[in-house]
Amino acid sequence: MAGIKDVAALAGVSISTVSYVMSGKRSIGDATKKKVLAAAKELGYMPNAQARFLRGEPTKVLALSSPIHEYTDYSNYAVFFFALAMRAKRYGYDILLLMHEYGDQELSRIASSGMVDGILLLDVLMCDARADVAKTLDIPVVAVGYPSNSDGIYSVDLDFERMGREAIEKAHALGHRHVLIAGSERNAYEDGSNYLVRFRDAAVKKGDDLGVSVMFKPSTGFGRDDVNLMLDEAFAEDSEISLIICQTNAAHISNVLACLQARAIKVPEDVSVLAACTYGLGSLPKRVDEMPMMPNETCSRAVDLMMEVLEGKRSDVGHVELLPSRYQARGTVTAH
Amino acid sequence: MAGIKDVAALAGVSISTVSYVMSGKRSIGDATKKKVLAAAKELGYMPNAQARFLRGEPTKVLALSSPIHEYTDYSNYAVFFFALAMRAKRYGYDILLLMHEYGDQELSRIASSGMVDGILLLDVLMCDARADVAKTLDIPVVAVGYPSNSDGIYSVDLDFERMGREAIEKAHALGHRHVLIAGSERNAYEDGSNYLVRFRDAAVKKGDDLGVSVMFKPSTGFGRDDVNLMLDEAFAEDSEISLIICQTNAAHISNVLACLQARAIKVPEDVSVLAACTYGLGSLPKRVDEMPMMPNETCSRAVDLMMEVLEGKRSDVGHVELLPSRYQARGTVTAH
DNA sequence: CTGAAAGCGCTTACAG
DNA sequence: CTGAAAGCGCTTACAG
Repeated sequence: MAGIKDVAALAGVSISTVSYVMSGKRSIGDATKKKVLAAAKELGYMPNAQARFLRGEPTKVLALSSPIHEYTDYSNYAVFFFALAMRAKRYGYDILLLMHEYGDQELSRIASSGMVDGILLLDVLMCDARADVAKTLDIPVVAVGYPSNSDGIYSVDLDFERMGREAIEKAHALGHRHVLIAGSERNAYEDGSNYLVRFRDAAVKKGDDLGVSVMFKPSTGFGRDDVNLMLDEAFAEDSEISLIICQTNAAHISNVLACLQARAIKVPEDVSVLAACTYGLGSLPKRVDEMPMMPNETCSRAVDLMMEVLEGKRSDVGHVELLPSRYQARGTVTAH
Repeated sequence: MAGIKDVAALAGVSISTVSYVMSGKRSIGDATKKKVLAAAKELGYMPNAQARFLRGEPTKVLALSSPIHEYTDYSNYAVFFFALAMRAKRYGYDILLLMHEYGDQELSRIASSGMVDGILLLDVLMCDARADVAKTLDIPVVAVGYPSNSDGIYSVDLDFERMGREAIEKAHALGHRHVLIAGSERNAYEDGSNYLVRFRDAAVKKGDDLGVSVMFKPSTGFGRDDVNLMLDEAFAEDSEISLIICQTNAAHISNVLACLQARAIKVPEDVSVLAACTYGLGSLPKRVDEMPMMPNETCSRAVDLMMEVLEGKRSDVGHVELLPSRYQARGTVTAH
């Protein structure tokens, strides 16, 4: 590949002149400029980014740390992924994908390699080791998610605790006293997946406060059989459940609706159904009330925030931004 | 961030000694080694990757060029994406995500930046500009897909033409003479999306040869209404259709099945249904015969091939590998 | 067993 | 208006 030296030689000028022509940081005689440009074009010259980065210039690359677990839902992931990448693209940034079960060393490695200007965190745990590592790095870290150890990073997330509270407040106002939270797979909670846990715990607590019984059932899977088993257990424990909050996905919710129908339980007459912490429910045959994830909003804001930091407009590490979810009423949650 | 100089200073040795201790490329006295290691640990030293890359060492990063269109199905994408990334990870490679509607300049830019060791292509068009650009680059390009201008790259793909032929051969053998191919959105074909076109054209051609009428209908969308409209048109044009090949996705196929049921058309008694060029149909209520995409197989092979090239084990640019699809019989395609 | 120095491909003060 | 040279942080022949 042609280097700056080749261009300089072909144009018959010094390499610094070539550099200045390319960068435009110095005015160059017209004749010289033309010669250089012609030579550059002829050789297909493009400056080697490595050399520039070595000199401390921004790499225009953001690392995206998104650990993969057995319970990772790919299509789920993709949405956040693309949202971040598209937004970053606007600023001329590319995304370096980091897939690693354990994020810590990986993060240090990438940060000190000098290959990226900043790091984005996805799939944040309640107590996330990556947030601690962040303190030792010399590049900014922005999380889409809100870990409890957030003081070394910037955090952007939906206000899931508020969502949990509001869900139960709404239920209570509508007369529901027995609520079932149909959750994602148990592992996701045990690992401490940030948003699932925050929503659930806030809902349970609000239930205690308001005298609403909130039962939680993680799922063993999203298939019809799994859902049936889960419902059997739930109704056996509490036959008065009148609201099911699904903290899951389209496939699961679709099966919940089908199973209820098979049991001759009408939605919303007998049981109300609310989807929370979800998105991409467009494929559902029946539309359900939803407190959606809004991945585009949080991801866009996370990237914008990263840019503010990189541009030196702010340096308040530990900053947390919690965006409100917009309740989508679609007729599956009614008074009881 | 601590550099090699800091470590050398703290350990009281030369920077070359530090370098050799870190790389292990020279035997170093035990005492010296210990001092260096201690200093490195104390300072949290990690070699700056940029500097190494500048010296021509591999960056251990692969670019992934995956243009985004309006009709891009994110969850679709994610599968290929993750498959490539996971495989690359095995070799210690990370993925630099390139999202760009038009791939050409972007590719040159990245290649000459020196940031990546090779480039992977996804969402390959029938005649893909990126394959032409590849010839001017000094790093290898491997496509998951098979463009017609494949001589400047390495190609790995399923043998979609063979799939198209086999689908019609099978249909013919089972007595079907009127086949409908329910396709993806028209734009995907007009842009020349490689696999869709190859499968369809090979199927149509084989139909001509065998005397099987093969009608093609692109979709206007994957919703129930879209499917109904498409079926109306198709049956109006040819009431004898006895096999529908869906070149689409789970949502669409699910709607096709539902629409047929609504019309009191039994599958497979009245009409057989075959999914082709699909994957992730696990969420379908009814399992259908399938000639699946097998993204893991093609992506894994593509990465393996890239590694063979990077390791200098091969240099037969233009090489094409077409993997066979495995027919999955599930009872929705029967004799007519 | 270890060190001083060249060089990777650029950018940018410093000179002229 | 242009050029010679230092330096970014490493690695590796070349010396000792």
